[in-house]
Amino acid sequence: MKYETRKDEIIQTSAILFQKKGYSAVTMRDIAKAMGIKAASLYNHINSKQEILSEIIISLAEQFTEQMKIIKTSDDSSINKLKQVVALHVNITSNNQFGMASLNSDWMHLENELEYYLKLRKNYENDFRSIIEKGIQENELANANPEVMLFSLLSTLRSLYIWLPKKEDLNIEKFITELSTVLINGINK
Amino acid sequence: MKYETRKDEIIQTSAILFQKKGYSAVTMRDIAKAMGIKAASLYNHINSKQEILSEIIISLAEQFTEQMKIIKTSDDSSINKLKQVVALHVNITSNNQFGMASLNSDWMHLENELEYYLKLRKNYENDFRSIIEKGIQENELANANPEVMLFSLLSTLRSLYIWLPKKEDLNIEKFITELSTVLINGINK
DNA sequence: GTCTATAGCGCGATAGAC
DNA sequence: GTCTATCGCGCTATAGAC
Repeated sequence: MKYETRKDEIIQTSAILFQKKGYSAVTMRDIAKAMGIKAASLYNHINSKQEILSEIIISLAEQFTEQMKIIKTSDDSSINKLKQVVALHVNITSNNQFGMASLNSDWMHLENELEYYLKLRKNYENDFRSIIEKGIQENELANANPEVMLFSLLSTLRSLYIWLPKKEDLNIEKFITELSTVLINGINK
Repeated sequence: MKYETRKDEIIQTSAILFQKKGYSAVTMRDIAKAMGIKAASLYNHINSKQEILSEIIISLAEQFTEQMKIIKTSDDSSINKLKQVVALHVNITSNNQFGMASLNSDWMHLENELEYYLKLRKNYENDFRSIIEKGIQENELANANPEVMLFSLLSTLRSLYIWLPKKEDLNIEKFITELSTVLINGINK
């Protein structure tokens, strides 16, 4: 079956709608209509609209945190770690294209979980930065501004949710290789 | 003086608020409060909330269109054209950091001007793609997937509005050089 | 578990005094 | 050009029948 529980169906349906118009512009009536029920019925499965957003964002943020922990504690080269980070983003995004829109665009509408989300994000960025800085120190990466590198890589990886859905016939493994090549070696001949 | 007209003040104040919470979550009362007046008074200068969004987004989109036209019709090398595109994004974003948030995140809330905006964006992307494809054909750029290149470059350039404000003491010219280097040559040693 | 009905509130926008 | 007052509507969420 498509959904494990009715709550799960609400969350996934909401993610699709949030991706199109953003959390604030989507109403409980919109969500209910997309499921073929009335808005009041949603409250039998969830406590608030806010809870839906929170479930979407926090579960994704925790997936990134978990996987980054594995990558950073491995003893791979910096380049290989970065390739694993690229694969991490492509894989999570291809499995949660709608939720990733909320993670990237609607996190500021979190209420109770906002601080927790910001902590996870900050830790993730710090781990990412450490990989880059170690790569520069050990002469594996170019001696450029690490903040500019971090910004450039992260911007591209965070935008995957906009772009991946447009390429439906995409070979994921091939794409990870191509993207890693462009991000690491640039576009120059 | 800071603002040319009261309408201009409304638009710039709104852009700051839209950047924080998004168009849908900002109310006319929020905008008025930020200006120290009542919501009803706003309507002496603008016709609707929608008009404010439209003014913010369309004027920026037209700036990109205009400048891209100059870049694409020049007879520079592809690499130099790409460097000019990087400079274009950095310059417009550093002068309009708040408005760029609306351009990137709230364009879907445009009503009358949505089609026009989408046309400008599509043309811009096509021009960008043409520069990349010509660079590959003429052996100036790596023989990689041009769509992946376009996506990677555009994602980074479109995210500048999130990142530039955090680096207030930034030397713009130096940053354009650093960013161009990372985007074109990658991060590899 | 879904429904109808509705409470309580805030929204964009307008009317008209000053 | 700004104000107070308010209209008409849509919002999240709840109560209670079935």
